[in-house]
Amino acid sequence: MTQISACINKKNITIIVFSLKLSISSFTSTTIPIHRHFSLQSFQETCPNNDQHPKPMLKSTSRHQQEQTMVSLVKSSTHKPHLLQIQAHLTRSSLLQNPKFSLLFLSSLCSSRDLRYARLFFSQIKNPSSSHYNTLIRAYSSSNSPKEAFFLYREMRQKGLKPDPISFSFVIKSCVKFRSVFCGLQVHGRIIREGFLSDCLLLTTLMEFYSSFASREDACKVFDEMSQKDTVAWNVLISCYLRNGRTRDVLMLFDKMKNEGVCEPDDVTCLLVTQACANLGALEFGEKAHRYIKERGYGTARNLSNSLISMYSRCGCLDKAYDVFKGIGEKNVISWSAMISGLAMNGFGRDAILAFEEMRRTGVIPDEQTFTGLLSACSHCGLVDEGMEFLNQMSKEFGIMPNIHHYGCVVDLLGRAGFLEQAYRVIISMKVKPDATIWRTLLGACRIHGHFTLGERVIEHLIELKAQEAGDYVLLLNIYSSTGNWEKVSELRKFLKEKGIQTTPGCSSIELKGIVHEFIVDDVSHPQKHEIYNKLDEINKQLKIAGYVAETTSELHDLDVEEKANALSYHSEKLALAFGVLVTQPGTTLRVTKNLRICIDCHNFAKFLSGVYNRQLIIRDRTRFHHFRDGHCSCNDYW
DNA sequence: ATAGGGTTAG
Repeated sequence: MTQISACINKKNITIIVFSLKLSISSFTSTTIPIHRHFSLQSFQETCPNNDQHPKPMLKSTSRHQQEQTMVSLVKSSTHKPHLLQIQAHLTRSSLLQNPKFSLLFLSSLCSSRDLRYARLFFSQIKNPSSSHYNTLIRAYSSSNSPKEAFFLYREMRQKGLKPDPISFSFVIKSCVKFRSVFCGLQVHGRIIREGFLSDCLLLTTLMEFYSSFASREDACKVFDEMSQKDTVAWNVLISCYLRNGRTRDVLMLFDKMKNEGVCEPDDVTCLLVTQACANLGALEFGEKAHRYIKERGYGTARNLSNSLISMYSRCGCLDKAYDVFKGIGEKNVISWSAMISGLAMNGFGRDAILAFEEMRRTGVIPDEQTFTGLLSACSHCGLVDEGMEFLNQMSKEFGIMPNIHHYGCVVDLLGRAGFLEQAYRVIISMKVKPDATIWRTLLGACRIHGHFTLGERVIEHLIELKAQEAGDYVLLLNIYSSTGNWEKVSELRKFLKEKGIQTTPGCSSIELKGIVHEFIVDDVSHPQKHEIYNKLDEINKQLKIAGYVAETTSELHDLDVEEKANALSYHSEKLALAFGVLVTQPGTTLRVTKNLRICIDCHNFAKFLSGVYNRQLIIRDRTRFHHFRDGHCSCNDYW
């Protein structure tokens, strides 16, 4: 073994000698001595160039043996110069005219990763068979020029050659890769005409095709028409629902799989389900999935554990996330990054930094996403100096160039801390093109600090990107109203009304005993509305005694609400919290999920509520968690 | 002696 590897760096010819020895030795019994000085030359001498005349028995056996040697030689070669030499030899012995041999050689060329040469060789084959086409199609489908696979497919069909189901599946995969629905649809039509609709694997590929183009309905249709569904088909269906935002249905499908018992959920299913729970913040269901994972014996699978860390973190359940993390035998960069991000999004920035240092001590190398977690930890806790230091460190020490997410965290960090112009300069001077999200982050910071001239500039950038959304105008509206710019407020309102721009209503939900209760601004739809509003009045009185002052200049989530003070007292998160206080035992932790950012006033309200009513409150909004306890927030009041 | 398919962690 060492002998062979020692020769790899020498001339190619040496490598051939060794490969030959290797392949011959695997074909001959150990009692037959192997030539000591066997080389390409001596090999060529023993290979007859002319096989027009019938050979005596003995000769043909040796020829057969030589061909066998060539087969194993070609099979074991992926090194291009090496293959070129073999090709020269094969051409001389006219072995390449044999379709089987040319196919074998073509596949070796394909695995040598030089597809251009493989293609050149292919074009020299006189009558390429469908097998030849299939081999090349397969190679192109996983290359960085997947479109070639489709061209080859078309070419072979024009020649009247028929692709088999496996080749169809490669062609579909290529269409996914070069993002052409049109080509994929054509191929699907062909698959129907060829009658390959009972092939479960091929249909699964088709589902994946539709799923990747967000045509959930088409993917479902393919699934429904499958005569035999296996677990992978279910998984593709589930991943399709997950990708297209139908997260609730993922949970339903998981239950369905379990109940039907035909296709038991496997580790991949569990992975998808934990992701769905993370997206929904569905802690109870997540715990159920976790139990199932343990039951099925997947408890030690690291990818599942990593996903569970993220799930528990995103449900605001950091202790459980940490339990899973502790249980991982060998933590990799993904485990660490998941834990760091989990700490970050729950407001434990200092701990996230400590975790990072611990990770470094154990010798795990951080990557891009580790730094995303780390920088978001800094931005959520207002650690400006630390954050800027990490931004420096990542490229200098680890050679990781900051991407848009890293810059996004830095803009958030600087912006929240009030360094608005500096944040603006970061966006302008960064090497990547600013996207709508990063502008929106800055807009959020302008809202916090009531900086309307910069806010207007940011809106211009968003308009330039054709990415301006109703929510952006609402932010600007709030900037105007918080700075008392009432003229601009009515001007903007008029503009929005004229353009018919609809805003997303703020919506908060609270899960109690497995039932999700949803509230919107000034909600009157809940059956217990009277009790809820009474409770809210009572809470307001109590909090006022403790020193809470409603911030009347703040947040208008709904454009149609004209009376600010009124709307403020009935923001959806307040309703959800009041409902929680109303129906749970004192001391119970309340978990509220909000679709937009929590406003300053509600944040303040929650802080007082946690102290006065002695409740732990966990509010998850669009960007992060806010843990309230004893009148404080985990993010150190930092906005 | 002939290539070879589908889902999947932060």
